[in-house]
Amino acid sequence: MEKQKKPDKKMNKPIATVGSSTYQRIKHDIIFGELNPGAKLKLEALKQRYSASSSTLRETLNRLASEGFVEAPEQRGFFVTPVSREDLIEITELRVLLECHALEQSIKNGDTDWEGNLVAAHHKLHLMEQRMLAGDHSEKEMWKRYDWEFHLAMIEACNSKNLLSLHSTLYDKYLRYQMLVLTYRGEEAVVEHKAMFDAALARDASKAKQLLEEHIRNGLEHTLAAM
Amino acid sequence: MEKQKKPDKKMNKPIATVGSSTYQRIKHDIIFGELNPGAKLKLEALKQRYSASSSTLRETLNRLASEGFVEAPEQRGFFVTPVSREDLIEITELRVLLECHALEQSIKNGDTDWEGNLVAAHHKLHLMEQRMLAGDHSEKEMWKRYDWEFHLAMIEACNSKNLLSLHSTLYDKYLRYQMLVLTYRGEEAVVEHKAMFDAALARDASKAKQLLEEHIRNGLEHTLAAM
DNA sequence: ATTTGCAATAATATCTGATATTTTTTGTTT
DNA sequence: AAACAAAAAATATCAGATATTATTGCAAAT
Repeated sequence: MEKQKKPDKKMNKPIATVGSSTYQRIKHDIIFGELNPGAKLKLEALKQRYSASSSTLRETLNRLASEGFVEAPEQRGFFVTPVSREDLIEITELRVLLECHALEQSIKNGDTDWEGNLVAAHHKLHLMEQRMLAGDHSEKEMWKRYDWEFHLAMIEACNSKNLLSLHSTLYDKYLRYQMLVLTYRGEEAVVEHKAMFDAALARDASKAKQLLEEHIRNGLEHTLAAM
Repeated sequence: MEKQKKPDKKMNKPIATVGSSTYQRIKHDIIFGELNPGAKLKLEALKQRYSASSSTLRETLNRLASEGFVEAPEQRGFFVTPVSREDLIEITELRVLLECHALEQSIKNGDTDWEGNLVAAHHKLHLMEQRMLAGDHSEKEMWKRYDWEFHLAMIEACNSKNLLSLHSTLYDKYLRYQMLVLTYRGEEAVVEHKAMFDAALARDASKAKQLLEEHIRNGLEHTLAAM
């Protein structure tokens, strides 16, 4: 018999520590361009802005550095990682490679739960897309979340924590470029999402992969054009 | 008396900060099993062992956590990331995916310098392999270095910093499992290395990829069997 | 005997402030 | 404009202090 988890009074505690909330806030600010690419991150300034001590901030910045959102040249402090066309292209290529592979596995392994989640995620994304098309650009953040949740739902059954984790950072890096250019790709993306969704549900892995690759590459072109 | 430094204008300074050297040492100790999988990493103990302050150590551990060598459950300190068969399999699959892709690109883009480096790297690896076959297992570290340098030399011309950096972490994770089982695969690996080397120099990308995939998968079988 | 409750202990997360070094800036001189 | 030294700013590192949380030990209750 498996050891039952103690159903004791201790509930899940979503209480964030200063460290983890600072981490999220800085990462968010980098991704959404509130901290500009290349900007110097001076400890004093950050202490003010995020009301955290330098110890905590240095821990956070080290973490972000190892994920690639921050650069930390020895002895010279911290900088927001700069952006470049080459970097965007590299990120995109990696995303194609990893996300397509994950999608294939996911379609192979996905069970009913996976399908259910995917349907829900697509539905929510679709609603949001209608609002964006209707001109309501007020909720970048929400749109971003739903797009992410949809892409995640597609690959979630790939059965590899390592893959999902790599993909997640990659997606965030891509997202920063997306947020940088601020433009919404519109109808095309809607159509592509729907097509991928259908292919995935139909368990047509090779078609789904192909659509996903095009979708990601189209996004790249769109972003490059706007840079 | 190495205290005094040449006040040369622009000299490379390979002088490690406490932070970076601690980082390297702990990472090394995890990879080479001197810190066991799952082990609790108590600050007090680490302070002793690495003679660094808790601030510095926490920075280091955060970095290692974000790379996946350390786990850091909120409010409960740090642990060496445990090992498992599933994890090893995931790591291997990812390595196949990334390294094969990188190899293909590298063969496509590699110039004369790349070839030169590759020849040199294979030569050094080969020498070391002869000594290993002859029974000299005293230099695990060196063998590891040469194997790494060979694999790196093959993919170095892939033209993607992001890819190389992901691959490097992945390789280190694989290496930990390798070091864990302590056995040397021997002649087979030597032959495989040579075959890959030849295919790469002959610019036969698809053959090289296939050989590399087999090479990595054979390594996995070997390690799994010994676990 | 196992579970429950709670005090005692250990360990963590966070902050402050100090110091030695290094980088960057500034101002002067050639 | 280049070179350079002095001054200022910022970093890396450390040693505590404190509040909070996790873990352990053990007695009481089931």
